[in-house]
Amino acid sequence: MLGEKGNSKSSEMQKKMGDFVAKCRQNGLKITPQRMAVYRALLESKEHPSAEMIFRTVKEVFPSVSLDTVNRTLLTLDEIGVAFIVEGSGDSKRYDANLGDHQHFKCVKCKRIVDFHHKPFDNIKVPKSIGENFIVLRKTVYIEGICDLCAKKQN
Amino acid sequence: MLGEKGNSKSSEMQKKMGDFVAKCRQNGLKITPQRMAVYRALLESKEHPSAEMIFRTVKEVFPSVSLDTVNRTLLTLDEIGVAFIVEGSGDSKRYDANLGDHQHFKCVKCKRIVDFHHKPFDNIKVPKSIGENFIVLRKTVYIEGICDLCAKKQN
DNA sequence: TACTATATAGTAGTCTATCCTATTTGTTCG
DNA sequence: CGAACAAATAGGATAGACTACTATATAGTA
Ligand SMILES: [Mn+2]
Ligand SMILES: [Mn+2]
Ligand SMILES: [Zn+2]
Ligand SMILES: [Zn+2]
Repeated sequence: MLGEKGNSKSSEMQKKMGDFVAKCRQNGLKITPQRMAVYRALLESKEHPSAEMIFRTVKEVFPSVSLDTVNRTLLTLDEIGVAFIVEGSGDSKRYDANLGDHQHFKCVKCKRIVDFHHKPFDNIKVPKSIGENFIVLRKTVYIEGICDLCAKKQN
Repeated sequence: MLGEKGNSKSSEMQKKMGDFVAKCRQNGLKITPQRMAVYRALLESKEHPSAEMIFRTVKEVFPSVSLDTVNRTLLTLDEIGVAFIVEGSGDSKRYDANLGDHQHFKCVKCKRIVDFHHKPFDNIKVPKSIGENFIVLRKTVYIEGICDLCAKKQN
């Protein structure tokens, strides 16, 4: 049972890594170990990590990796559409490689980003005034406030 | 005609400044000329300015004002609820003192923030999983992409 | 007017992200 | 395979956006 779960998870990961390789080739990008490691670290994290967080993770396997490479790679992931920068209120960039339908709640105190999925928020219809004049790349419902952990602290 | 428009606009501004003074008193905040100038500058701008933009504007009237004061004041405006930080994808903070129902489109190239108002996007119903566990302070529909001006440049 | 807590100016420091350049490496093609 | 070349990286410098610190100034008040 546990073994099977582990295998299915690992094969799912392998599929995603394979798709990523294909996507890189489509975009004329080289398959470098650093690029792979950054994407894998992002995929495996559930906390919408910053570049610095990814940097620390990748460094464990790749001690000589530079922060610049991590930053550049994360921007590339966004550009080719395999990840995106999570919306927020002016804090440092946070990334997400989960392209499935979902939305985010962000805590203004601890900056934690919590996934949730509310079907009515998928497929937002952009009004004509925007859709006809601008190229829409991303649309979502954004909710921010104070998370349970931070609310407790305040009392 | 022009005179009347000017007067009505100026009296509307005066009302908002009066409300702001009241709000400061409610929150035990002193009425300082710097604080007034920052709030006025934000009210008069339609471009969702950054702290730096506000700083430059306030400096014209108040040459000795410091950037730190502007930053602190803008955060205070957010805290007491007379303004807020516009949502975005990891760029520098941008502020808005327009509390009326509206939403934003942000250009990922030039960082321009465009107001729009689509009634179905007002009064978003927060799902229970969020509303029951977290304190919601702000909720909105966020749209980003490439604006008309930047789209032209690319061709 | 005098007192006190708050706010400010000026500056130093921190954190994030980007730029620069010499070197390395993935990919292509013979 | 084994060059050849363009793309990518490491490491350090630089820039930009806040944030912290501290001595001084000032708004609110009694
Ligand atoms: Mn997510
Ligand atoms: Mn606005
Ligand atoms: Zn929190
Ligand atoms: Zn633009």
